[in-house]
Amino acid sequence: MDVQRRRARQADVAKLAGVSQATVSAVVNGRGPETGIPEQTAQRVLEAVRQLGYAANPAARSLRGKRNRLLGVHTFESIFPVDQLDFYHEFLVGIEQQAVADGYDLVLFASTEDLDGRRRIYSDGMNRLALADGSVLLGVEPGSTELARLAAEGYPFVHIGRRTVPGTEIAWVGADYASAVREVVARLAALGHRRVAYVTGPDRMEVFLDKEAGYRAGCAEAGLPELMYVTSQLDPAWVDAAHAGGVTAVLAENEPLARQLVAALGERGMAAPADMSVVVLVTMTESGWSSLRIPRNEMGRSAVKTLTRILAGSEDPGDHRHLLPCGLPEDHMIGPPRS
Amino acid sequence: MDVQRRRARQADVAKLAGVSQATVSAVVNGRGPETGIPEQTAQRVLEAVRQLGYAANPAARSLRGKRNRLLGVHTFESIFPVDQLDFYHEFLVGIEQQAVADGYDLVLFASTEDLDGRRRIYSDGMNRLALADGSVLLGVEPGSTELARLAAEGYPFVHIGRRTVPGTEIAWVGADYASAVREVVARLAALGHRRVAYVTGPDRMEVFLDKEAGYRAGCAEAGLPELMYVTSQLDPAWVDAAHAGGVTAVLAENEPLARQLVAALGERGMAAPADMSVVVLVTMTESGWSSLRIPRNEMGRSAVKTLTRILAGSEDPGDHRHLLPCGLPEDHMIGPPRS
DNA sequence: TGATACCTCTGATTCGTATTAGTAATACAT
DNA sequence: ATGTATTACTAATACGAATCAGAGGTATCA
Repeated sequence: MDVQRRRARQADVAKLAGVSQATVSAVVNGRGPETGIPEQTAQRVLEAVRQLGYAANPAARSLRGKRNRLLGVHTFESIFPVDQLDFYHEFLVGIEQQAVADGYDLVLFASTEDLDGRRRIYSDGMNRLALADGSVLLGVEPGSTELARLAAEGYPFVHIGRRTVPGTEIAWVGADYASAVREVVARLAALGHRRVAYVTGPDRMEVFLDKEAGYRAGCAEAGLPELMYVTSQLDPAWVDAAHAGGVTAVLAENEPLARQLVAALGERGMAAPADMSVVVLVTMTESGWSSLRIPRNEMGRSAVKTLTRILAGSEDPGDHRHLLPCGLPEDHMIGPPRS
Repeated sequence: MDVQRRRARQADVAKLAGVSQATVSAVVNGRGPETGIPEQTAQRVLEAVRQLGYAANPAARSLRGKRNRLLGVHTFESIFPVDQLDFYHEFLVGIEQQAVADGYDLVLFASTEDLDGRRRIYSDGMNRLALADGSVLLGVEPGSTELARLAAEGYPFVHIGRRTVPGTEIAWVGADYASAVREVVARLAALGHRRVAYVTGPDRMEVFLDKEAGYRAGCAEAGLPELMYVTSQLDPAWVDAAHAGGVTAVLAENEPLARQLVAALGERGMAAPADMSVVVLVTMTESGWSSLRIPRNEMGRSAVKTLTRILAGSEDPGDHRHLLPCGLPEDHMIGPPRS
């Protein structure tokens, strides 16, 4: 037996079986007796395959078939950041599950990270994503020029998180923040809260707008005033004003703001939820907060499903947008207003 | 602007830049001014690349025998299994970090899963791994035929976990279980334990052998008797015998065995660590056990580093084997023997 | 002026597979 | 005998990128 033999090709199998390479191709691709290859020949070929340990070269196969069966996963931050471990992980779980189901492999784009830890789609003008048949885009990307360009090139991708880019029809899978936040406000109102404040950062991306819209809708439905506080750093003095103004519940857009809020409450001898109900809309990790449950796994799966639909030729943009329902917060830090 | 244009090839770039495909190939492969292509032409080509969003087709490159800067990650189980979430995740974090550092993208092989949830390297006669320049193999694979075949074909890979396959020199990165377990035994002995039992499953893979060897070495050094109990299901009655025989500490190879042990202790009105110190060697998740800390992140990094070294042409097998130190268990369930 | 070297680029070929068009051989009908 | 179908294959080609052996052109020198 040769110790150092290179991988067997169909041509080698063909020679051993005394047929042509085309016949080998036909046999190994399962086009058996029903498509003109008699049982006997097929067996002879398969025996040769076994003897030589033949395994198809996926590169050649892909090349021939135009598609790689590779789906890209591009994150605008590090895929497995330590501080956001659970956050991205669940998306990936969903993405992987669906990829398995659909028979795709995944490419995690890691090579595109520049020195400040950001990841760009177009690094030195090259679109590395093009390596995959299509990609799922994940994470917070403030600008939209890269997305616009990607869309303009006709590259198939699905963005996780609702996203609108003027002039292009972007495929996305989003969480239905608006409904969820509206529902949270309704719940608080039902508990008796009459003044529910909303603290959010200055960012104007779709995710933030959606939550804000939900808050406004909830307030309108329950007849509550809109009490928005837009800041990237919660001023402890705001708590005094809010408290004095009769605010008994606060929705904090993110965890840092919520932490600052709870700290400020603590400094003033108050606690959540006794003195103030606190709901965080988005947390990076499982935690003791009352927060929305973002359907990350489902979003990951749905993104891949949408992508495969696009790759299969689906042209209907309406079919490329999906809002998935959020789970509502548990009651750790929600209670009735102090009477 | 074309809405539906296919992926750009070098031929398209060539036409746009007014050069030949061969020239495009030369430029995009970095053979710049020093190898006969003047700055001006290179710029023209790169501009066309940029305009068309060109990225090399990895299948074509592979076929031609070139590198794709893709590293594969093959797991023998689902990469993100729900019940072992943290276990694999840390490896991946390390793998990704090193991939970023070295400028590689990662391919998670998900397409190779068969119906019973196992993943095979050679699925339906095709070695999909060949798409990547090399791969990191992860997870428990009982047989070694696939590994042997992969090695025989000269495919570059690094196995996470020490692995020996007769007749081939496999590259691996392992945890130094032997030293760690020896050290644990030494510690227990220092606390006054004179009879330390070892409960392990019937499996004979390297990881298990290493721990066993460490146990034996630790016992020998401390002058303790070897008290091995090999079972896949701990018989509660064993606890009576052990207790009667003066056993005051037990090393359990895995978490199920440890759980069974603690349950049996509980049924008998005993508790850990008061009545019996319990050390679990390997846990799937962070937990309240006293268990070894497997340097998963470091192992992931090291595996990628080793792989890149192999890809760079390193031939020295000694350079392809690395044992990384384990962290020793914390003292949750370890105490001095009941006097 | 012719020879030589060098620079810049191109045509043709290759990798392994899937597929298409087609060939040779036999069977059957007219 | 001639034409048509069927069976059982094969030769040739395309996929996209890399590479090799030059082809033209210009510069330099004798």
